[in-house]
Amino acid sequence: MLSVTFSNKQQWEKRLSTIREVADMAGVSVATVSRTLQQPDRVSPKTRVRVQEAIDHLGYKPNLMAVKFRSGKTQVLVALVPTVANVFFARVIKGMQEAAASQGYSLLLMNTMGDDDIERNCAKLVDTSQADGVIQLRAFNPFATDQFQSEALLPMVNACEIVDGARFPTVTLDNRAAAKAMTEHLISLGHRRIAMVKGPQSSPLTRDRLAGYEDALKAAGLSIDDSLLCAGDFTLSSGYRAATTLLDLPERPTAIFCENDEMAMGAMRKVRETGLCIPEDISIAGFDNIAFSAYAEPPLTTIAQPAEEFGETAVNLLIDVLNGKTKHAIKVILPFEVITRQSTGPAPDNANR
Amino acid sequence: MLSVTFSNKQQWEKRLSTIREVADMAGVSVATVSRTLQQPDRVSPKTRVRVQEAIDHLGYKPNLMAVKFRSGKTQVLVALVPTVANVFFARVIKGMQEAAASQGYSLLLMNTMGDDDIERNCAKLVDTSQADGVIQLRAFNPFATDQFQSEALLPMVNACEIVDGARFPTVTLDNRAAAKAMTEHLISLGHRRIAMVKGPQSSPLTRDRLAGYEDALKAAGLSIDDSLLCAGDFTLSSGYRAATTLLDLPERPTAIFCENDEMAMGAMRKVRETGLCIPEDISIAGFDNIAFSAYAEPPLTTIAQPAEEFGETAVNLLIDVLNGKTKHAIKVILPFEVITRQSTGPAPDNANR
DNA sequence: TACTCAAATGTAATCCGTTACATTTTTACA
DNA sequence: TGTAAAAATGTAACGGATTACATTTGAGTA
Repeated sequence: MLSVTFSNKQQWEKRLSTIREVADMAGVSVATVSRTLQQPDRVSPKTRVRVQEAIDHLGYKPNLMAVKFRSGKTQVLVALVPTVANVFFARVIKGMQEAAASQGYSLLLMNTMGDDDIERNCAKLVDTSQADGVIQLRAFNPFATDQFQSEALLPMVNACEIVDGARFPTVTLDNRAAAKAMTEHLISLGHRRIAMVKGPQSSPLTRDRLAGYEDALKAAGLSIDDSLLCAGDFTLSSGYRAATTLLDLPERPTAIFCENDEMAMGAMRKVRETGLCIPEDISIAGFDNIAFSAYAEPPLTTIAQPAEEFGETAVNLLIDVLNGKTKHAIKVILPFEVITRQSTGPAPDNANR
Repeated sequence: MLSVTFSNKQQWEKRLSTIREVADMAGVSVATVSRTLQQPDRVSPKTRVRVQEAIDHLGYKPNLMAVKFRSGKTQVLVALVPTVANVFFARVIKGMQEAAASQGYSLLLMNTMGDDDIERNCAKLVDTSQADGVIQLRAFNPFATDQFQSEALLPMVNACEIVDGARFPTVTLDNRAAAKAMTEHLISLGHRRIAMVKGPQSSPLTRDRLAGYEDALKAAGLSIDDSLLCAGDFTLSSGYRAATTLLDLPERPTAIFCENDEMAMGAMRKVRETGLCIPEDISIAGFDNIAFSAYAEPPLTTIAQPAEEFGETAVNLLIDVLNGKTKHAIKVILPFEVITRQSTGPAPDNANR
């Protein structure tokens, strides 16, 4: 690590002028200055000009910290994101950020790594008047107490992975139906041995997607083989590992449905390394439709989720809650779409018994 | 968009108790309460207990907005990120977030889309006492005025893509040397027609990487062929488009060096669609070493950048500046590494003239 | 010119902790 | 027991903007 230094005299001594200095310079009271800024029509034109000149001259900028302190509104929303460095969440963040900005709110982004304590701590920002509300992207209520498990004690909305029976607004999609649709797609291609690479044990997402997978198998009269269920954690490497296990099975699956695209791409890597072809020998499907999926080899069949819309909707709901517009625990369900690409194809002949 | 509602009585009437209420209940002065919280040893044990009981009973939480307002320190850092939904930046954000949190700062994340005006507006957060400093991930000084172009008028550091001749701390890597190293790698494999897919025209990153590419070609006595230089914008699709152009050339390149991994993956997709093999027919190299690169088909040769460290270093530098520790415009240069994988290989025989 | 009413402006309280300084209580030792 | 010093606690100013309420200015009218 090299380092070069320049000489520099950074003496920004934070000499911000106050409303009082403006008032003095303009020869008016602070109230008049404030009014000039807030309700110009309540100030006579001559005075207005004089005040404006003083403001320009001093380069006065109102101390918004003081404003927020006095008003009790921070115009800040906290986003609890399990992993910022995750492609899907990055899109959700984008949606949140834009929606917040367009309504004059700032987004305080927290990379919580899915840790309960960290999230509880972040939620305290609201307790301590540093933020107006919380957006939680994980199925955990950071405000939960012994008495109130599914109820938010402070303004909060929950998006993407939601808490069961939540008593606060939520935004999600029907993961069960989506997983069922994808599994049906695979079944329709003749697959009978369909593996699933799951997400973290504790995640409701995993439970719902698994349920959808089972729904489809049952509906098709297929049995559920536990050896085809593999644990993962939504990372590329866990997909790779899961595929390693699955390909080693005495009777290997002809299709692998991964609960997200990263794991699917990890699995694809392993499959190709083994010398098998996708989809001729084995089909692979993912979930999320991240940008890379369309460029994978072969392009990945997956479920598209409106990620940005998740963020946008969550922010709008939260602001509604803050403004007292949303009084109920609304549950918004966004649509999904099965995106069929080349990573899924007809089951190999010898697999049709 | 379905929506279901639950009945709910969310009446969090924001009735936060104040230090004065605690003082009254404990029968002490506000100063004593404050001391109980700040310097417990300056309060007698009995009083301390009494105050603590009052605090617990009332559920008192200090209004940190008031604290920040009075102290003039917000403990908030603003991060100006061109695209949050970018794999590389997501890693940088992770680094910033963790470093900030560990020092008691919050990160206000701004998705600026590389827009000068948006960035200038965000920088105003510091002007208006809503944040203590700014971290800029793009080569643009949001505080620039006619007189001060390369000098920050308020606390700021610049990371990743840095402003030329900046008079504020910067964190970067030697993009020119890195691009030269990668180009040399390709030359050493026998490649003579090496294309480059550039980033946005205006980006210093592009200029430096291009310079490194030219350095290597010149050093090897190779001429620079403008038809092998292709514009891109760091997205998957622009890589795809660039490859389309390059493969259509009468004498097509035997290697394509992309200025980031996303474009490289876009290019790879196009190459494979054309029926060519990587690296037998054409080698592909990227820049950034995002997680997906190792799982690409074939795994991508690229330049590893310590993304998280960029964020971490930037935050630490900024906090130093805020504490008056760093008085100079330090320039930190982080190391890079050429990661050789299977997307680059010997140039095809018929290409060696 | 006197008087009314509206418009313009000013005064001062308020938001909630922190902390310098003042005052009271306790401790310790002669 | 007296007194100095230390410990504990209290008082009140402060930070910057907003705003209810009070006061002044000015216009309009009889």
